[in-house]
Amino acid sequence: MTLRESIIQKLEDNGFRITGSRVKLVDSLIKHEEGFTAEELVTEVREAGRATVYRTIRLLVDQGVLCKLAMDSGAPRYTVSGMAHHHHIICVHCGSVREFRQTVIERALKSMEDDDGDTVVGHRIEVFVLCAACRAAGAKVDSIRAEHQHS
Amino acid sequence: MTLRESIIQKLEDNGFRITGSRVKLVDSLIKHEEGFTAEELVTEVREAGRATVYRTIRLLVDQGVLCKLAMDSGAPRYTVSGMAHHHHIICVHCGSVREFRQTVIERALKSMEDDDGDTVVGHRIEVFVLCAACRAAGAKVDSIRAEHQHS
DNA sequence: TGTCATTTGATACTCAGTTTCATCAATTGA
DNA sequence: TCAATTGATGAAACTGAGTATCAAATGACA
Repeated sequence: MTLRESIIQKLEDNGFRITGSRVKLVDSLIKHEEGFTAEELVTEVREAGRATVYRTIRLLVDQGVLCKLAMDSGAPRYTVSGMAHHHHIICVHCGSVREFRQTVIERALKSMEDDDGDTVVGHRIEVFVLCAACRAAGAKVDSIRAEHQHS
Repeated sequence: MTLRESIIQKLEDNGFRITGSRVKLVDSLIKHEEGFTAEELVTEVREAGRATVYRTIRLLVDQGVLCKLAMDSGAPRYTVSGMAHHHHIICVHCGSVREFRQTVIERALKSMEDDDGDTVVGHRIEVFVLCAACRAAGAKVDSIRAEHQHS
């Protein structure tokens, strides 16, 4: 079963209708290997209206198909979530997003549980990089490091 | 030197004027132990206009005094950053924010560097909790866990 | 105290996303 | 097979958060 099929299957299984707009949107977003913004989809999928694009994205996030990623500034990016639990590597220059998983970190975070009366319900890890492609294209790390306190 | 004094000092040292609005805003935001939103400050500090509040927050983020925290939904929260490098524990119920630091995790993330041609410039870790206060007030974990894929 | 660059704030604007509601389409059931 | 029902759509108006503009005010320093 392809990714496309499995997404459509999931919607069908959960009682949502498979409409033309939804199929067009799924077709478009699975092409975005490195994530996309809502407005990118609005522009790309002219067959679907603004409201439908936003509604469909929300639906897919709710269904666990998409992963919403709030950026420090600008609109959030969405990625098709391959792994059930994962984190993100984000290029600070082009905004592209990749998934990763690091069991050492998972274990360390687990060990924090109940340290001071709070109940841990989850966590999120984002690693900011200058991706190989951007570096090759001449982007320099220094100007970026300054505006990213995350270091 | 108090926190208030050190913030004002920093602005002065960097050539910014110490105006009535800025002092009022600093006075207000240092009271928010658990973070605040821009609109909260707009409401609280009637002596300063909307634009000034937003400008001052941006200035303080630039100066490293405040830490901007993009939320999954809704406006970002700001915290006075005590430690130079730290991460956040966020209550998914009330939105309050606390800082933490975990050297094990730092080390694990450092070891990821240069795994696949990307240059790591920073990272961010957020731990989502139901804080002790909210749990005591009767908030239940289960309803929250569902909507937070972060687990 | 005067000078003047910096800061302010009212207002208008932009941008991202949501609501509304009339219309349309997919499913149900007779 | 054909209504009836319910869910989905989209144009447009709206909301909320934040920014730009620009004349007026003000803090720093001579």
